[in-house]
Amino acid sequence: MPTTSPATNSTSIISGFHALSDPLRIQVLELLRSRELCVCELCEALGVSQSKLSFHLKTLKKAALVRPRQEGRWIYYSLNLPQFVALEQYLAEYRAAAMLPARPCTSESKSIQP
Amino acid sequence: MPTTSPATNSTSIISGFHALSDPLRIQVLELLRSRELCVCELCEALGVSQSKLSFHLKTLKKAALVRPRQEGRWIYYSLNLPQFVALEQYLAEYRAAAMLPARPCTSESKSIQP
DNA sequence: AAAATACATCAAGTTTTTTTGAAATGAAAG
DNA sequence: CTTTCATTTCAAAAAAACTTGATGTATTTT
Repeated sequence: MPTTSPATNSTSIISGFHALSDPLRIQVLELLRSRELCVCELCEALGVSQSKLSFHLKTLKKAALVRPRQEGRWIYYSLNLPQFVALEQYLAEYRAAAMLPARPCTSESKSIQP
Repeated sequence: MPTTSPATNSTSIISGFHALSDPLRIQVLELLRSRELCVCELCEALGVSQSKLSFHLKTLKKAALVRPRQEGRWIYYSLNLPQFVALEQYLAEYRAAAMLPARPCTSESKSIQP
């Protein structure tokens, strides 16, 4: 798995947003928001099968939103905050764009007069 | 509502992120970043069929990321910035998360097999 | 070494999303 | 009123995402 660098291209942005677009994955992230958790703790907290959780953790991992840390036979997952910041900054660009002047209206416009 | 966990309205958050998770929809949003555009302008700029674009505009619309404005027989789409801000703020809540050390996992095989 | 534990992965289904082309809607022009 | 143009909607097919149960891989315990 490639290193967890913040999103710099749109592929990484898109996979980040995709990972955020599922209710179970959001629940996982919100649990990890308070602290690092191992898979069995997440399973128990969410009441889902281990295999199902593993599938979703994999997509969160590929999206670089979480990262695993092995300790003995447990694997602890935690948030990868730089990726959250990257997504946040991507969204912030839209807000910034709104403050730029609008492109002037060209008179070859198709619009009709009242 | 003093302490709300993130995603007070998680349906709207999730549908927002879902709308952002497709390359064509991202391209649409980035085009709209500079100015309002009608469907045929977007079609031409992106080289996709009208019906395909219409499908994706519908999901952006349902996610409240864009809004339509009818003018004669054209429909102009523009960004709905408040929703971008809402998503941005949702992500910002993670940045504030304090990373606490893991507590050893004491679970005794409670994995669920439905 | 064998059994148990924590987790990942696989393959087979199921569901959801997306694409496609055709038909419908609705405003404006002739 | 009929045609044209911009767009949406529909239904069927295709593709992608998700679920499930079983199996595989380390790691620890006995």
